[in-house]
Amino acid sequence: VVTASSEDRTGTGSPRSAPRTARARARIELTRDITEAARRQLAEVGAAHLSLRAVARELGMASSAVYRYFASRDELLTALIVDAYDAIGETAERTDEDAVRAGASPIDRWRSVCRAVRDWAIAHPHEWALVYGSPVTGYAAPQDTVVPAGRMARVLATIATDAHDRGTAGVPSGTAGPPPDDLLAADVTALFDGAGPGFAERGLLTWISLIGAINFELFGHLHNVVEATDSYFDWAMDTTAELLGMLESGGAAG
Amino acid sequence: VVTASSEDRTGTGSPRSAPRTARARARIELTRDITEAARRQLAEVGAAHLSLRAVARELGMASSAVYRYFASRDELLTALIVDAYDAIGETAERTDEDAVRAGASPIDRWRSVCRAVRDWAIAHPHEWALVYGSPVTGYAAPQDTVVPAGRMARVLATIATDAHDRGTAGVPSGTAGPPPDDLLAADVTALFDGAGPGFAERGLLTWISLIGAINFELFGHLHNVVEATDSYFDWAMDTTAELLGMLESGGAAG
DNA sequence: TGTACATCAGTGAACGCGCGTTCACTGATGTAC
DNA sequence: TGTACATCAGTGAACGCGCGTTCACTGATGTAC
Repeated sequence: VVTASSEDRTGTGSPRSAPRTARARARIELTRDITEAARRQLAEVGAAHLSLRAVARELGMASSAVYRYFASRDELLTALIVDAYDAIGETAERTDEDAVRAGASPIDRWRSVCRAVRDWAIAHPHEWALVYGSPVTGYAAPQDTVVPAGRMARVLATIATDAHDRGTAGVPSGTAGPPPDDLLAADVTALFDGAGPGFAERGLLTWISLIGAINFELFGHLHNVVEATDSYFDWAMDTTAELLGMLESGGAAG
Repeated sequence: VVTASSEDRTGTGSPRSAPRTARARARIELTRDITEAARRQLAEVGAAHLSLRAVARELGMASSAVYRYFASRDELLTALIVDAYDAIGETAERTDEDAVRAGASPIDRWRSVCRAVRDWAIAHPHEWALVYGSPVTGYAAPQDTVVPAGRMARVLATIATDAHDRGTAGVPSGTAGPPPDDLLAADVTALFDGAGPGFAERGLLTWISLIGAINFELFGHLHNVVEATDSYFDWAMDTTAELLGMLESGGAAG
């Protein structure tokens, strides 16, 4: 509990290097304690019923004390959103790094990352829903969430462009026409730069399909529809990879 | 307001033919008034903040009076969910019927239905989120929602099988392997019956992608990512149709 | 190293609000004879 | 057609609960000299 310094939330704009004073150290710890308690509560009751008072209660402090650390309930929610995006992004990044280190092909990296992200979602359904489910009414996500939200997308883009560079991905021939120009923001196109027209749009679509497939399952729409959800997800993500032409050499036969 | 008899919610198990007495007629009308007021409120504040008291207030009645019509808040929510599924299903059905009547090809029917459903979602974001967004915590959807939930899926399945019957759809060759057997529930396979192995699984995946694309946009994840959301959606659904081999003869060039 | 002052963390009470649900009751509508 | 009784709709008060946020205050920690 003492040396956990992997996170740098301080609750203030303090320099990230040295918690000089005892006060500063206590502040860092308590900020972490609060977000952790909030995360636990989120996991139980969902974002809509997340309550500052209940968080304070769990920590044995007055509800007003929480305001020394978060200016409002919304700010606490924002912290949880950022944390969730980061956790998902880190899962994706680590999974892909491991796969690369093991010499996996791009399609296998794609498979691994999809599974890892889905596993995370199943393990943390309310946190997942907080970021990829219906927006919390009356809450507007601030700018802080933009970068963490992009981490997972960046991993997928890297896999797609790596595959393209090796000649194992591209816009399949004989398919739907290319998209009109300038559909995407420049940042997004840049992620897939050099991979030719239509590739970025397809890459984005695979991302959307991944999130969509997880949501569909998590939100209960596969009940009475799919019997073997694990296998169906794996197959669906393989099939989605067709969009990027990543399965020329044949997937596993069933 | 008097002759609107297209719906048959009575709030009781009364016979659907004749509202004999004045009481029975009043009950039908008030039940409808309540669900409409609830729907208006849902559109404003979202499902999480839907309040029986506020609904009663809007109708100028005591909050306890609502309990003569709905046994609990959950039951009111269920009615709204059923209504939303029905509205979406009806939109899909009507759009497809119109397209068929106009002699549209399956791929054009698919395009039309996708657009119509997306338009509905954009026009009714909170109702959409109520059925396809994160589940409301502490609420378990009862069996009543199963049939209405399937209406839209049935439309999509019909389009796919029609295309297959005409030879303009099928599992594309040279793609990912077929799925293992028995992934899907028998009911679902039956919807695509006769169209060969893998076809039902792919059909389901297009459905998931449609819902996922709409959710992704509606929940704000295309901000700073896609500039032209209308065009991107149209293109994405065209590209999704590749999964069913529905674009052999080339889509519109960009 | 020691003192004087400023800063900060945490408390507990309060404000003002809204919620779902129950219950005894009144008055109107429906039904059986 | 008229009366007696049963059913139902709607009221208003109440129960018990929880929430976010503010504020004046106490006591501890940090800082400047």
